[in-house]
Amino acid sequence: MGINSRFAVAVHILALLALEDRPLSSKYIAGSVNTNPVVIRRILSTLSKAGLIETQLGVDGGSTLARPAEKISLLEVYNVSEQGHLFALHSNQPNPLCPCGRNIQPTLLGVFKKAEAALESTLAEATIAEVVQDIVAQLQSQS
Amino acid sequence: MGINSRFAVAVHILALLALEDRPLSSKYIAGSVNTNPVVIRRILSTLSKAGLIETQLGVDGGSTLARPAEKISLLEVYNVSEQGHLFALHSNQPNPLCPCGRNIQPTLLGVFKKAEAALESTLAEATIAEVVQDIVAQLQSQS
DNA sequence: CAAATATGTAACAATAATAGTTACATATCA
DNA sequence: TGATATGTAACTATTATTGTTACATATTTG
Repeated sequence: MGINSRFAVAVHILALLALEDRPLSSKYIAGSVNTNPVVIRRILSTLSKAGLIETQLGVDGGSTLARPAEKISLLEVYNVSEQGHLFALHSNQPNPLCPCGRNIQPTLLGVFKKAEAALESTLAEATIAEVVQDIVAQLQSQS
Repeated sequence: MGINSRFAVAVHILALLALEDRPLSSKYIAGSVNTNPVVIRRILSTLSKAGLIETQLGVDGGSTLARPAEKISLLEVYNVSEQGHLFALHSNQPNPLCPCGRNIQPTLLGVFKKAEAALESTLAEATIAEVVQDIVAQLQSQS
């Protein structure tokens, strides 16, 4: 499985920044995510380089959204979080002397590309603001 | 990324069985895929349990498609090859005392489910027969 | 200026998944 | 009976992920 939890944590971080609407430190965020602050800082660093957040050093510093949550799509967050591709080709080059081995990879790449595009188009339609709305709706049903 | 090549190899195997249209041994298939026969046998075993191929022991034995290639969708192959989910939630449970931490996971699951469904619907539309057609078309442009 | 607080990143360990390999029990066919 | 196949256990090497400690550097406040 092409699984890692960085995408989930990145969405969590951005939703938390949107909800609290003030600079949050990596230590504070780590308390919500339940992990080590360095894990958070690694993700914050990539979010910052991608222009999704801004960070402020020093006392009472921390990170804030660089843009309104309505303007941050989950596809952007996904692209920052997942490097490489969802699907893998063969780990060794197939046999070039075999008609199938020689031609299977371009065919597979076409299939992979189409499937990934479909996945990404659904992520492009969702935003951090919608994630926050969903969380707020759950909170209201809990009170 | 948590990527594995089993899906690529499974499609390769099934396309090869369709192309050659005779029982192929794991050793022969391994020659085309360029890997160890045991790696192939592990995948053949799951394809067999899923009813996609039939295997014959003994001299001149090997595997054949259990159904015409037109009736084997790539989604079936994908479901056999990839267990678990494409996306992962947090590796530790988020803080239940935080409003965001308490509610982010159901929200994320909704996003993941939608994205995976989109990906899977593209795989449902493609078949092993189409993969074979694509390979044959490439072969013709090579002669 | 000095103390407190943050980030950013290097370095390392623990864990898990993947892929490759050897070995062998079992089944089938000629 | 011998040749050939599968199916699977067991082990290794490699890699990715996550968590952790440590520390240089930047910023704000008193």
